[in-house]
Amino acid sequence: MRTQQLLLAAMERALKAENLPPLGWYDVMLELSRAESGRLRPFEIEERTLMAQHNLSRLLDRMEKAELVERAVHAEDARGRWVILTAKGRAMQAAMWRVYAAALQRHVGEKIDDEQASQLSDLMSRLTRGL
Amino acid sequence: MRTQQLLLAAMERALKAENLPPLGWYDVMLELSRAESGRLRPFEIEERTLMAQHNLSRLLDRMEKAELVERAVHAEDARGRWVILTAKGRAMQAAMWRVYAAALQRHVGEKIDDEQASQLSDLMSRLTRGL
DNA sequence: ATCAAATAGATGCACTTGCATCTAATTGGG
DNA sequence: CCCAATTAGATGCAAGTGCATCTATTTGAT
Repeated sequence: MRTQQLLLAAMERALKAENLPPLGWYDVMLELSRAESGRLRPFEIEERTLMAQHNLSRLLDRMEKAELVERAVHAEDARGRWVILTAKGRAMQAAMWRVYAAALQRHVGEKIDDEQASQLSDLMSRLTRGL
Repeated sequence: MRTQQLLLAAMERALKAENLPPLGWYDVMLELSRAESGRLRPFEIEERTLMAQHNLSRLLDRMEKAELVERAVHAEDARGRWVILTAKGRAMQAAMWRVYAAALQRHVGEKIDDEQASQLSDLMSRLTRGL
């Protein structure tokens, strides 16, 4: 818990120092850019990021205001919406990744080697089993 | 990050299901009970729990209102305060521990063995180095 | 075909957190 | 000894989160 808290804080600090938005924004943009069509429905982002529905809804409000994503109506399911990454969003994602990747390298990559990383990954998946 | 998020959420859920306060309250009470004199100054709790100063200040407000801690003036340093665990606080700490320990057992103890736990602990301290 | 139940997403309200700043007290350099 | 710098802690305000609820739409059992 402590290690995670410290590492996460270090990442957020790195981003903030460059006047970039918090990691949560990156997570959303990453998922959108990973999607074949470059767009996802809110509930799909929800599943992938573990964000709560109402929090995502509001994060999307902010991201939309910042013009990083757009919301569009969904033809097949009129309850739903598409969330679409804009060009500005892609640029922001890239800008964040530069900083984020460097911080990951410094705080993780340089501290454990590949074998330790896979040990860690194994332990984490054990702990996650059933959650 | 994900594993931590899921585990923490599981712990908080367990507490909430028993109408107990969040883990942060437990952390404060644990540190207080660990202190020889049964009391600490806010900044000491701050160091031990990694909580931000203003957040702790407000958490103490809430805990004081719930009569789990008391604040008293500090004789040697008039800027400071003592935070003292009340009897009610000790009882609450014990009540939370029952639930917390059970959740830890279920979500951690049953999922990894002692060797894996010490591997994990080793990895975490590597990652924390310098933070 | 119909209507209750389920699903997608938004929103009002209370609570928590972050940030900056404030007051009061202490410390340390000259 | 004095005053600037530092430290302890509190607090006003803005932003984010949790919770419950709401609307709109879709689904599925009859």
